[in-house]
Amino acid sequence: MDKTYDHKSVEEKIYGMWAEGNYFSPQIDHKKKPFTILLPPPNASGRMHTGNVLMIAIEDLLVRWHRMKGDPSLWLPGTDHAGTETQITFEKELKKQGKSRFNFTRRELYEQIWDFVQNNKGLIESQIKRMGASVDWTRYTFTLDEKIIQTVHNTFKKMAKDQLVYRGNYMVNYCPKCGTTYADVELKHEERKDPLYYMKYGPFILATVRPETKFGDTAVAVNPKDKRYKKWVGQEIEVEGLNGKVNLKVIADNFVDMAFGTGVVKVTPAHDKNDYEAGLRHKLEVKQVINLDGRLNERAGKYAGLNVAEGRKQVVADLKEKGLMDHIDENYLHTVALCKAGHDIEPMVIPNWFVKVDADEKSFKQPALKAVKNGSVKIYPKWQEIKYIRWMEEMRDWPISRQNVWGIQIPIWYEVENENQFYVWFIDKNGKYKYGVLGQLLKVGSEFEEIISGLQRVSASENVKWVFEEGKKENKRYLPETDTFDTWFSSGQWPLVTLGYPDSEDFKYFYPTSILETGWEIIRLWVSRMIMFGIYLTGKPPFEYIYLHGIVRALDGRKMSKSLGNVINPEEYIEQYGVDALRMGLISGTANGKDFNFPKDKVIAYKHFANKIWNMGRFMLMMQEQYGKDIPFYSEELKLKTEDKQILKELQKIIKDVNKELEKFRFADAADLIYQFMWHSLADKYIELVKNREDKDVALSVLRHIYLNCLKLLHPFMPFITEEIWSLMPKKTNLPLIISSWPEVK
RNA sequence: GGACGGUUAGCUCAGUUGGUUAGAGCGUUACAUUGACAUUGUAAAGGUCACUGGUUCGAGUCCAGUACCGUCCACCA
Repeated sequence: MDKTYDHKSVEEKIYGMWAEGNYFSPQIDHKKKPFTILLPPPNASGRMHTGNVLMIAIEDLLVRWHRMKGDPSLWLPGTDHAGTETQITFEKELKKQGKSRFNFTRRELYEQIWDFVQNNKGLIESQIKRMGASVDWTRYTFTLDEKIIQTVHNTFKKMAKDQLVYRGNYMVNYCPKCGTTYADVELKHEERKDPLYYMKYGPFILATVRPETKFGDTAVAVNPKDKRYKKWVGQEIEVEGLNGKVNLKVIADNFVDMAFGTGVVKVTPAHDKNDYEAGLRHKLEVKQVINLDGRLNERAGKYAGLNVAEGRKQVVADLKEKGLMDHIDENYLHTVALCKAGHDIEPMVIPNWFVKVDADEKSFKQPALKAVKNGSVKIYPKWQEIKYIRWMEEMRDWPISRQNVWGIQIPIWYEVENENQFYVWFIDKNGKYKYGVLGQLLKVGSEFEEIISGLQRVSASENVKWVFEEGKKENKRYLPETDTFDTWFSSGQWPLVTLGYPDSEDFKYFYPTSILETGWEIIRLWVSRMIMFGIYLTGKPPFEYIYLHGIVRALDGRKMSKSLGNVINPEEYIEQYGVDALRMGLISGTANGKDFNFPKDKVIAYKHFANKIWNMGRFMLMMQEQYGKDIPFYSEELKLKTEDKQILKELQKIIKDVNKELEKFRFADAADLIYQFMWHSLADKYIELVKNREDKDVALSVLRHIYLNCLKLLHPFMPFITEEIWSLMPKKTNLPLIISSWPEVK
């Protein structure tokens, strides 16, 4: 053995040995209860970050522990296509080449992104291996695998039959730049200073940050308790505007805050969430003034064609000129919603597919809420439970269509009866980008077949008839739905699709899984949806326990982010300290599922620890050589001294305590127990005694026995070094440590 | 605005149903060291457990309030 432990040479060799031995694939044994855990699929186009290392460390610890205990243990890996995010990344690449998504048909674009992702996927896979993850590669799943697409389509069809999905006009978060809808939970909010305009509005003055939407106003609202405006309620007022006079109704509604501005609000149901809901309550007309491309339309009169920012500037200038602007508060601080790529969100009323989460007769969400409340799904740490419960209680219908190419296409066809109900974007036979109302395009010479083959996107009106593939009739024409599912619609079915729902052997044996281990930040996006889908499709929640680890923050205590420049690259730490030390350091940092700062000190400490146990092994081999004879394997027949009995007893206690802590998800405590015992009891005290013992055979035998047991205990935490030392030590068995038996309590 | 965490040694953090001298790692100081390991050993210094009040025989731990830090959610035009 070398004088110091060299992690670099060991790590690669050992992982190869495990893989070759096929030790990661469980044997299905119907007499035994399996232990199953699914790797939360990393984004296929991304890289592994420090949080992923923690996730892998904890999951590998769990699965290695159970594997050694003899449970058929499955840890199933995979990657997620991450629809919108990946497409945004890819479009940035295109931009560098001077291209955009409008240069390609949807098929071409999909194929290009596919290749782009394939390259990245390899990187992710090699990173997972490097971290020592004992995942079963034979069951590896990618969310765009053919069988997954099938399952997701089937789920959608079943939901359609059960009337749990519907297509409808609804106010959605739309990003004109990305050209797609986002769900509420996907948005970011940013505080910003914007001018607040106080404009003259008939007999009122009202405040708004969005004067450009005034062409879509269909009412003016005040609070019903507001005495100042009581006499106007229910009346119609005449407003002098930029495009002539308009008549608007004055409504009274509680959503109006009397204290804000002047207590009068213009109501624009087409472009504001509150206004939209008020519009529903008061049956107001929805007048869209901003189109899908983010530009003002003909309702804005001479401002048509301007984008929102230009429109606002122009409208403000004209209002001032006409004397319609009372004053402007330049320092108004408010928060705005941004999309994933950081663009401003434009609330829009457009047709979308939705999951009905709480129908009267058959609720999608209620059983999932109940499952946690009644404890059939248990969340650790317990205080995180409230986040889930509150979210489930408040959850509204879930928009699942995304106007992206990269994803699983919604398996719907629209019957083309009235050609004017369709808006299409396509590349024509000469490679030219065209778009417009279908009826118009056909009139000016485009062929229907040509449009289909060069299709980029279809937008059908709300009331167009739709069918599934099998419902198509020969004598009719159809256009496909070009929207894809929200990524979480497919990853929400991860426990089902990975295990081969509905009828594979794997599914029958391994479902429901044992533990879902993930970061708490995706409780709402992912965890809640998995529980809903799991119960909906199988009647059973997909897992019994949820363990939520904290977020690894940067050394300065803030969230890691590129813009702050405080991102910790795990590769550097692996390089310098070894995977084992990094994993162990992170695990001991995450005591209670709370967020924690990257524990650099602990990583260093565990590197020292790795060297310590390495040298303990080295010491034993040296002693053995000097002793000259084979050291007998430990047995109860040995003539033990008090100190031997004592350390043996201590080992028993450690095994017991480690089990106890692991069962309670107290990983850091379990790690510390082993650390303290090996270093301070075994190395500092017992080994020193061994040095002076006359009966070396007994002492060394006891020492080796305890040491080997410690290696077992430590293996789930620090798999590489323990496996390496194990291979060098004389022992009764030839089995690698990974499949050796977990120490027993006698 | 609402909620959830946090505030314990110089630094980063444990402290799981309240119970004897409050722990770890890193750092610091002194000493040691040729049967493994300087990525070492032995020993030591260092804490009115944020603050105020309360419950209790007993509070870092429970309750109420205050201050500050972090995170999430909701958003008012």
